[in-house]
Amino acid sequence: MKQDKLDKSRGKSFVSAQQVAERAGVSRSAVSRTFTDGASVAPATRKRVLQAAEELGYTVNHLARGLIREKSNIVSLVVADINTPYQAKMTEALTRRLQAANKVAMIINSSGESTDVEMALRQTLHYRADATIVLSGQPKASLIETCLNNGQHVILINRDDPVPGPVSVIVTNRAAARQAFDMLERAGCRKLAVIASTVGSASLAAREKAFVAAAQSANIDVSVSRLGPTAYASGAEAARQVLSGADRPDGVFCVTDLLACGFLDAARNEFGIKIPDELCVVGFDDIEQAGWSSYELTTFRQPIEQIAEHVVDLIDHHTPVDAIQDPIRFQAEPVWRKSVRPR
Amino acid sequence: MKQDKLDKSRGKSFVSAQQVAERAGVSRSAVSRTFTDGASVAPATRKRVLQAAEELGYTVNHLARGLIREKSNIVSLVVADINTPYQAKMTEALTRRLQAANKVAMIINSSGESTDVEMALRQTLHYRADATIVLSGQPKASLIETCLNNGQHVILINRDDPVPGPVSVIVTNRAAARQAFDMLERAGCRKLAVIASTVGSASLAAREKAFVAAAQSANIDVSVSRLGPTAYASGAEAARQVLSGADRPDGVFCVTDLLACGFLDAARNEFGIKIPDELCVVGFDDIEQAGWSSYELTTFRQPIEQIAEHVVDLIDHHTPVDAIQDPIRFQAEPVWRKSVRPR
DNA sequence: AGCAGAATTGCACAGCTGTGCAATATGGTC
DNA sequence: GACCATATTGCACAGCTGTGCAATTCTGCT
Repeated sequence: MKQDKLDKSRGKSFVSAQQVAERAGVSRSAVSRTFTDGASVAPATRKRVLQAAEELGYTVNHLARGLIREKSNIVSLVVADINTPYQAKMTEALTRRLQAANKVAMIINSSGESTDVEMALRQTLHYRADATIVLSGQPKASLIETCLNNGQHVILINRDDPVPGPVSVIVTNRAAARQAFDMLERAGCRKLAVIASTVGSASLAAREKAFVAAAQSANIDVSVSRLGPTAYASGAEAARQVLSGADRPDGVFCVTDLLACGFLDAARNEFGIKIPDELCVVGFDDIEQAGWSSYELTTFRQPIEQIAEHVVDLIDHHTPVDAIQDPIRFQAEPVWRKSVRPR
Repeated sequence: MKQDKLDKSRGKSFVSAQQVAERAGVSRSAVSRTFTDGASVAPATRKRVLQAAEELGYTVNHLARGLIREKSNIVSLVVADINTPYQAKMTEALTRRLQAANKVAMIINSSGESTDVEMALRQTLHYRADATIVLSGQPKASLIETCLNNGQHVILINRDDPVPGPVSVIVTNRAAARQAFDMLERAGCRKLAVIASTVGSASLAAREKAFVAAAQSANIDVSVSRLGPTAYASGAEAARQVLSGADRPDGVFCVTDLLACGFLDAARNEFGIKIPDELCVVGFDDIEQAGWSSYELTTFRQPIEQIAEHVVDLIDHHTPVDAIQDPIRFQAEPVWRKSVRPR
């Protein structure tokens, strides 16, 4: 019996609806309808079809289905640096929820050469993805336009650069940066620094600007460091530059937890500085490591699950693209740990 | 001009080869051939087609192409816990390389309910993926069999359970675990512990077993702790249990860097233990955090890039499934940092 | 010019499905 | 049993592409 089954199907190509129909003694339409929600099939026929399908190992060919329905159920995810804690978390949430909504995520790694990325993003179009979610990276505006022109849903996450055209944008609130300043100011810090990055996406730049603006309007001294990408090493390097000078800051805002971890480590292990007694540090994102007991970083949590839920909702209901004008905003809430002195 | 272009295409459905053919004044076949490698088209025709395609924003429909060629160029990636540093790194490497090989990765999150996973894995079949790469999780053997029966390439990474049938398996060498024992033994440790996890995949179990075996055959005392999943918190919890007893171990092997980080933090911050003076710790994976200056963890590096390269190669050349019998093995090399005393 | 050989082109079919439409079967009611 | 409404089924077409085959055009040579 099993041997029989193997001989027939092992290594062979896929089974088509035609074959199932023949085995079940019905028309191919009946098979198609059995696997189509809301189609009209007699219970008896349905049962026979399912039985035959089971025996043959039939699976609806979504390539063909997508072709005729003009809806592939594929959603492509453009993401750079998946191995970064924040991006990984977001990717996990999105894929999980897409999957629950009966969609499937196609992942486009935008870390490599820009021409590679361009080619990869084109895959989005090739496979007629229903939507494209851009997590990061700087894909050419022209490509995004192409996606839009082909009637694709494009959703940008955490890129609040003012893109013209009907693009749904979702940004994390920059009020958080002002709140970060408040934290440090109330903790008694009087000389501040903000650690940003050179490849900064617009949303990182926004955090930086908002923090600086808040400090200046309160007449508190603030310096800005931008070296390297948004990574642990950059944070450590920044600490070396900022802390080796004569007048050290006593409060630091890192636009990313990853930078903050690097900064903290260098500050403590290379300069012997006590946190938070001599220096307060605030991060952003609330990645897992921020909660590790070597860091206990006070930071801001992005509501990743909410964002993911909303995005998938957006795709599912496929609200007409032109309707959405304003970016949808989510609040980042503070997470108090031990890298900032309590009042 | 631009306005014109927008009016024609914005929000409309995709352009077909037929339309391009009409605009270029050639047959549809010519269009198809223009976008097919190695097909015969006159340079002049080709140029006209490309021009027309550009103007209309034409893109080959890979759903249709996959349908007729019986090769979708889709590779599905089954992965649990993408937000885990090791998995994220592997995912990054694989997607990058697949992309470079002109394939596209479809990601299947196997964290959720097992029925969800089953449904998701079925997507692999729906979309006629050329291959399925299983990074982790315990997908039912029956599903893997289904993939195989439909002529799919299945590649298991780091699951050295002896799966019957023609499955290409890639495992990281368990000799590393013995080497870990050697490190600790030479550092003078005489009472060992190994920290594993309850959900242990077969490859984690292998590390644990090999370490214990090595210790026992050297007549050195060794205890085993398994609590919770392979995560930071489990490592910390294990430290609390192991270190609160009367006779503490002086050498610990954590089957995962994540466990090791948790263990280290708890040992130092909750028990005030000096590393490596009073206690030596060895990890596995060489995740990024292992190199952070708060940890400086001595560990074993999995050759992720090599593995990814090999896997993609395997898929690209599509060696006949039945040919491969033995799992391909890669060496994990030790990375010396500061959590183990030098000899 | 004439001719052979090569290069190019168009036709038509195949690959697998969803669905409108007409035909048929089913069920209920008088 | 006749009739009507409804549920089910099969036919045939559409959706977009790749490719074998035959027909056509082009190239080079005598």
